[in-house]
Amino acid sequence: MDKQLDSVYDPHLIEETIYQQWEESGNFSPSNTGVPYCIMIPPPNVTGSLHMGHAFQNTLMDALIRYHRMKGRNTLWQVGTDHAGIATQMVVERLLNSDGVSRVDLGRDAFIDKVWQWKADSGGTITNQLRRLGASVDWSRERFTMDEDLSNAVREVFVSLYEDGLIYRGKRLVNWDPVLLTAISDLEVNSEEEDGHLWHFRYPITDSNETVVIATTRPETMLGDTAVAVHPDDERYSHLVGMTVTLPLVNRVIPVIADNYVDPEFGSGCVKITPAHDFNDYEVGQRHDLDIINVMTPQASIDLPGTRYHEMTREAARDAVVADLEEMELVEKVEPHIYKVPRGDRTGQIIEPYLTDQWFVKAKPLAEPSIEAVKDGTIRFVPKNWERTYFEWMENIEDWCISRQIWWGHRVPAWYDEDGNIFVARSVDEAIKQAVEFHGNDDFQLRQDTDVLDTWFSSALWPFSTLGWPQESDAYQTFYPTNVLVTGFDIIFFWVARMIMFGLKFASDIPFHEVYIHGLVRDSEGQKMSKSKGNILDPLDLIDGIDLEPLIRKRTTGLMQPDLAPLIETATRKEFPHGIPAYGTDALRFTFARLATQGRDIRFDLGRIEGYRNFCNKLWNAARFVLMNTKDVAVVPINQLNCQTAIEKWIVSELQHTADEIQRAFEVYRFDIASKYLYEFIWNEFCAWFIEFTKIVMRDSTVEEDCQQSVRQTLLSVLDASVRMLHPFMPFITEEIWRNIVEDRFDQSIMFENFADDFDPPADDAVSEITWIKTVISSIRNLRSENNIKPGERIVAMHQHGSEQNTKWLTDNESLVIEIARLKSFAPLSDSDVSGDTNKFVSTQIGDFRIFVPTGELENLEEQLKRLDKQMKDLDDQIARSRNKLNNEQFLQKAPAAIIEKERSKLSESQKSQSVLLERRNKLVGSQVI
RNA sequence: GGGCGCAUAGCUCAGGGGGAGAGCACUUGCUUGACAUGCAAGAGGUCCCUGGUUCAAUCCCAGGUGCGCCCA
Repeated sequence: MDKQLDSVYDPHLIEETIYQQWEESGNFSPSNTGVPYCIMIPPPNVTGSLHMGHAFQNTLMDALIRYHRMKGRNTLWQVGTDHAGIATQMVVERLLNSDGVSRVDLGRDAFIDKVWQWKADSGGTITNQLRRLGASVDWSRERFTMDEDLSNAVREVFVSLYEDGLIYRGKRLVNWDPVLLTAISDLEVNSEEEDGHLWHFRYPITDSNETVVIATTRPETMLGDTAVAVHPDDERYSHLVGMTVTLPLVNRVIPVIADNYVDPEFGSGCVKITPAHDFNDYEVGQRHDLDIINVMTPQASIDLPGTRYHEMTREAARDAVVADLEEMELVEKVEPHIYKVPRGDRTGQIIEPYLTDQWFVKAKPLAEPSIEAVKDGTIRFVPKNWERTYFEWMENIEDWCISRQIWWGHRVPAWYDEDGNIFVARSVDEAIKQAVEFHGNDDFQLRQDTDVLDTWFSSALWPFSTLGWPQESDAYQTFYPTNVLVTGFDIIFFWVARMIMFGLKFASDIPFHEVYIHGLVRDSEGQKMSKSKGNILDPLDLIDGIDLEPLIRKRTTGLMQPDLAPLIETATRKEFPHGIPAYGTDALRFTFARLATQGRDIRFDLGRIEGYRNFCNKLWNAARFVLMNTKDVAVVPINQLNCQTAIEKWIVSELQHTADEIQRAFEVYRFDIASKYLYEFIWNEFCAWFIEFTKIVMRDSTVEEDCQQSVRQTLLSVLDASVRMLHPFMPFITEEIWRNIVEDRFDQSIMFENFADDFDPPADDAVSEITWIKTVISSIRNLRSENNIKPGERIVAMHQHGSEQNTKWLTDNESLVIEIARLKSFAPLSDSDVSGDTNKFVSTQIGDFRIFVPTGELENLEEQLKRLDKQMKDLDDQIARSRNKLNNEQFLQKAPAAIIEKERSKLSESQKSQSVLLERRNKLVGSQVI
C-alpha cells in the first residue's frame, strides 16, 4: 500500500477531489454500450438551494444510476433546472426593490434581462450542491427550461394543442393572487382552517316587512350578491322562492332561488350568492343564469365607484359593511367560526376567486389515455397504492389554467389584432402570415399576449424536451421512454400526471416505465421542515458540520414572522447544543438509503446519521487492516477465488447471499433493505468475524504458506467486492478504498466495475461449520461474561458429547476458538471428569454438545439465580406450547409435516436446555450451601 | 362529505400465517496489535382493542379506538 490510511476516516480529505476527477474525466456521460437506462432529474428550482428532500431524492436516483452503470447499462442521468416563473420573479423583484427600483419602472424586457443576469450570477447554487452530494449526472447535457430548444418545444406543444382544440382562452373564475397579480392553478392554493366568524345578516324581502337571515363568512362580498339561495326541500323557506330581496347597502333587487347546493343544516340554511367571488356561487349562478357582478380590483380592494366602500381594502370593507348593517339593525348575530382560508403557496396571501380571461388546457381528453396507461400496467407506480391517488385526481380532472400574469417564463405564443382576433403561432412571422390570410391585407397591428405559461407546462415536457424533441435526436431515440421517475407524492398531480399526458400526446409514448414515489423528509419530531418553523436542516451542514451560533443565525434570519426567532433559537439550542458535527456525504447518503422505507414520512434524526458515520469509519478501518495485511496480494473477482479454508468459503458464501439480496432489493426500489444487508454483512460478518478469523490464521506459523496466501487473497477480494456493492450508496469512501487496493487503480474508477461477481456458492458445509464455530465462541463468551471471568483471562474450557462432525469441525478450527474465546485449551472431557468436581464448572449446550468453563468468583448469586429462573420459566412456557400443539389431533392432521417436525425438535431442544439449566441452578444453590 | 395511510422495544422504524427483529438509547465489563466513530455480554414488547377465518393470527378479514395526510 502506497498511501497510509488515517485511523479516523475524514471525508473532507477525499470527497471534493474525487468528485472533480469524476466530472473532469467525463465519467458521467452515457457509455454508449449496453441497454439504455435513463432517469430524468426532477428539475430543481433555479432559485433554490438544496434541501433535505432534494438530498434524499437525489441520493436514491444516484444509487439507481450507479447501480445500473455498474451492471453495464448505457446510463444517462439527465440533469437541469427549472425556471420557476413566480418564485424566480419574486426573488429578482425583491432584489430590485431593495435598490429602490420596481419591476414596472424597469419595464418588461429590461426586467427579463435582469433575471437572466441573476441566473448567470447565482443560479448555479443548487447544481453545485448536487456535486457535493456526489450526484453522477451528465453535466454535459445540463438543460434549463428556458433554454432555446426547450422553449421551442413549449411553443410547439402549445400551438399543436391549440390546433387540436385542446387549448382555449376563456373568461373564468380563477384563483387570483392579489399580491402577485396573477392567476395561479388550484394546485398552488393551500386551504387551511383558520379562526373566523359566521355573520348572520337579515336581508329584507322586497315590498314586505319580512326579512330572511343569511349566513356568511365573507361579509364584504355581499356587495356583489346577485341572489339568495335556499335548499329546494327546505320548508322553512319554500314560500320565499321566486320572491325577491332588496340587498342592503347597495339596494339591488335580487331573486330568492332554490338550489341543491345549499346545505339546510349550515348557518340559517339560507345563503347569499356572489357568482363573481366564489367558486360554488359561480356554479349556482351558471345554473340560474344570474348576473355576475365583480366588486373587486385585482389588488382585492373594493371597486364600486360612488359608494363609500370604493377603494377600501377587502379587510376594511368587511368592517365597514358589518358596521353599516349593524347601524341598520340588520345583523342577527355573529358566531366564532372555523373556516378554510385559501392561501397562495408562494405569497401566503388569501387568494380571491376572480373573473379574468385566461388560457386553459382541456384536460379530459389528455387524461383518458393517461389513466389507461397506468390501468393496463404500462406505467407502474411503486409503491402501488399511489395509483389510487393518481386515478382519483385524473378521473376528476379539471381544465388546467396555464396562463400567468407575470413576466418571467415562456410567453404565450398568441397574437391579437386590434379587433381581438387571436392568432396562435410558432413565431411572430407565422402569426403575421395567419393574420394576412385572415384579413386579406396587411393593414393590421399585432400584439403578443402578455401572459406567460405556468412553469409546470414546460416541466411537463421535460422527459422529451431535454432529449431533443421535437427533433428525432439520438438521445431521444435511445433514452425515451425513460426507465423510472423518482419523486415525492406531493407532485403527483403537478408533474407526474402532466408528464404522462404530454408524453403520450407528443412523444407518442409514456415518459417512464415506473414511478417510484418516496416519502417526505421531516424533522425528528415528524414535523415538516420549513423556514417558518425554523426546523430546516441544510444537507451541506450535515456533510460539513456547523457550529451552534451560525446554525441559529441561519434559522432565524429572513423569517416571514421575525417574532418567532426567540422560540426557534431556544428549540435549536436544545436540539443541537453543540451544533452539528461533520458527518460527510457518504454517511448522509447511507442514512437516506436506510430511511427509504415505503412510508410517507421519513423522520430524520441525528442519531441515525451518527451511526452511519461510524459505519464509514468502521469500513475505513477494516480497509486499513486489510491493506496492511495484503501487500503483494492480487485481488480477483470473487468467482475466481480458490478458497482453501472453511472461513473463506463461509465468507464468500455470505457475500454472495448478500449480493443476491441487494440486487433483489434494487429491482423493487427497496433501498432500505439493500443498505441494511450491506451494513449487516460488512459490520457483523466481515468485520466482526471474518477479519478476526483471518488474524488468527495469519498469525499462526503452523498454517501452510499457500493457505495463508489464500486467506489473504480472499480477505482482499471480499473487501473489494464489498466496496463495489456499497458504491451506489457511498461513492466516495468506496472509490478511495478501491483505488488503494491496487496501486495502478489510482487513475481509474470503481464506478465502472462490476457490481457483483455473481456465482452459485458451492454446496459446501463450510457455512454450517463456521456458523457452528461462531456459536461455540459466543457460548463461551456468554459463560465468561455471566460468571464474571475477566475478558483478558485465559481459561481452560472443556467440551463433551460432541458428534463426530462437531469434533472434526473443532479440530479443524481449534485455534480460532481458542484465540477468540481467550482459552488456554479446549479439550474433550469424559462424564467422570465432570461428575467428579461439578461445582467448579458452569456449562452450556449447543444441541448435544456441552461446553464447560471453570467458574470464576460467584458474585451476585441472587441475580444469577433470578436470571436462571427467568430462562427456565421461558422454557417452561415454550415446552407447554409445543406440547399443546403436538397433542392436538387437528394440528397433526392438517399442519405440514415440516412444521410438525420442527415443533418436535423444538420441544426436544427446549427439554434438553431445561435440564442443563436445572443442573446449573442446582449447582449454584449447592455452592451457596457450602 | 369522499379517499388514502399508520398503530410492533424507551425513541425511530423493518418484518411476516407456524420459534418477535434492527439502529439509537439503556445496563454491565473491557485501551483484546483496523477501529473507544471501538470490543464483548445483557436487559427491554399484551405486535392498539373486539370479534371472525384457520390445526395455527402480531400478520388475513370485519368492526371499533386513536393519530396523520390528500381531495371537496
